[in-house]
Amino acid sequence: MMRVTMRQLQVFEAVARLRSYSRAADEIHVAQPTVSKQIRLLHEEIGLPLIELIGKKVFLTQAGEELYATCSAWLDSWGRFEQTIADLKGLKQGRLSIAAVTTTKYFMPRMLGPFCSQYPGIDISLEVVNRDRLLERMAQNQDDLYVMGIPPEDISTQSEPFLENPLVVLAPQFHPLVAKRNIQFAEIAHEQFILREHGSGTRLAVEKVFEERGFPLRVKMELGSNEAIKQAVAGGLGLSVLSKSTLNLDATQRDIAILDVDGFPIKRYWYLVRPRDKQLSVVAKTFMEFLKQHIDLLNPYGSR
Amino acid sequence: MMRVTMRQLQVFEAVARLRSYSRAADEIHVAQPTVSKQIRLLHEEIGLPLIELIGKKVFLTQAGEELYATCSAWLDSWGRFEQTIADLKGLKQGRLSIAAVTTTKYFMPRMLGPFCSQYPGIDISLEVVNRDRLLERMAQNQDDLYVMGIPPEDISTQSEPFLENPLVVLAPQFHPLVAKRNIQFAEIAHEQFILREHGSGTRLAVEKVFEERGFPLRVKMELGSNEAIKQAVAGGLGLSVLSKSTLNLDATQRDIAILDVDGFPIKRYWYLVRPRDKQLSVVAKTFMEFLKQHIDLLNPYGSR
DNA sequence: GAAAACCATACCCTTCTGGCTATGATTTTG
DNA sequence: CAAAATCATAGCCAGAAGGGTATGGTTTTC
Repeated sequence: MMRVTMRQLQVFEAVARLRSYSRAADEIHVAQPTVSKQIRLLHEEIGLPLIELIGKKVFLTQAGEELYATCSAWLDSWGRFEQTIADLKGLKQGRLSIAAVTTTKYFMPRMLGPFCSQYPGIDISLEVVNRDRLLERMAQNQDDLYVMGIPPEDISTQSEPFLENPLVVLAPQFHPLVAKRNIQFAEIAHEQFILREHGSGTRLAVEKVFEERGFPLRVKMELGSNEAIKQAVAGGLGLSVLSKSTLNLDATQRDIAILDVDGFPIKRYWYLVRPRDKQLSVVAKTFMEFLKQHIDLLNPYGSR
Repeated sequence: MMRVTMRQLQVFEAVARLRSYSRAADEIHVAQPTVSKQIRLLHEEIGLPLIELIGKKVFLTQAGEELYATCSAWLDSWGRFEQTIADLKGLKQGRLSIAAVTTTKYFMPRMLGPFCSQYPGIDISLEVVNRDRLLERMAQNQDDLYVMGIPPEDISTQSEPFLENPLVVLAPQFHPLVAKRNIQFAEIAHEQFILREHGSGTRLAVEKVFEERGFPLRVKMELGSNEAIKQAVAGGLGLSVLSKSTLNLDATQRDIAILDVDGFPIKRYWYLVRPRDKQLSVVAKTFMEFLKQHIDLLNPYGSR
């Protein structure tokens, strides 16, 4: 590439447009000889005259016309680029890509809603995937933020809790313990449980509690879906422990109930996770701020 | 405009394309830290990160994608521009605009033909206009070259003769002098003449000769067209003096003849004229060279 | 014809660019 | 786990780039 500088093109464009060196100099706020010099340099660099002075009138040669067209187009597209950048900075535009584990689908949409309406120019994509898929996406840096219940140990990530995620004991509506308060842990320990598969965050937490209390965990059934588990519980197949998020909050669940067991709800949190050295986009930063400010309003459990 | 340099964009483009700093450094033939620095400068200038390094992998942020698109397009259009310039220099492309006085229409086309075929990429425009119109065009710098019989006195032009332009005396085919050789000037001086209007170059030259010889010029008829004059001469209305160019060379003119008068043909030339400080385009220069080299072949009078 | 406008040239100066080497931290690879 | 690859940082330097003033020659304008 020739050693042409942007400044030279900018000066040339002004001269070509205004058909005058001195007016161009005025417009750019430099002295007239500076303009002369830039044009001369440009002309030497390109190897063809670009401008003709007949009398004192400025004419463009054919090469000059070509260059004028080229750099007008360039200035134009650079202008659009600058505008885009300004928009990105000003949040008038942008994309926010979030990947979240399946269970979050019960509340994430409601948290995104207000953010959407506050920044209508921002496109949001929420990928709801299982934990493994999410870790894959994170490894490939496919999203801005990740939401999960148990942040990876991996030191190459950083995470912070942003929302409570209590685990509650679920029983069928007509289970004998439903009406009882302050149920002892031992009272449910011998029950059959329906739980998510090994490796699931919830399962992990339940196993830990049983171990701490010194009871064996009797898993009658492993199901891959929270909805299926709720159906199973409702059908009287056993008890379960699930994130409270999975319960429909508005339409009170009619066929299953939460047991008031000692040690429950297990206090857990939802975490915002991101690669350690990933510098967040302005949009992502803003979203995190937004969450912190609105969490009280949004926190369905209100107990912050 | 931000203080972004082309070099920075070039480096960025390479990094974005190759997804690697060190490979980009190789491609551009600089050390790797140089690339790091350029990217850092760009990033500081724009105010948003453009590149993300997750592990050692290069990812583009949204702003980075925008910039990549922008400067890819730019490099592309600059490449086309450079190609155009190269073509112009190499005469693979270009425009040659010539304005010439009316009489040249008898020979200019034949001179342009061979040039056209040698440089097929060059578009040629030949404007055939009267002298006044031609001077106007010259004042407005509308063409590359101008052809006329009498270059303007104006010092702001330069001109050079390139082709003979003999003025000959024409008589009707059956005029008594047609057969005679070495006719004395006095023998035709009393004849009636049919000439172009005042201000025409030919008219000027004729008047001058008559004055030098001390004879009054008797103009019977003024006509604005060479063709009309030839018709008038053929019709026996009088003699005339015209550029030999106006006679059809191939189909020998049957109804008018050239008289072999003392002092004729008046030696005149066709001139290539251009504004003094106009720098000729490569195409125009080449055309002038071409004319000089081919003039012997082209010169219909062969008497160079 | 005088004044004003316009561009070119010469010369000088400051700042910024682009580039290098050396070195260190981290990641990836073998 | 050691070696290789990859990028960041720091510090240094030469030269390019950008800009200014002074001045002079033309052209245009009044």
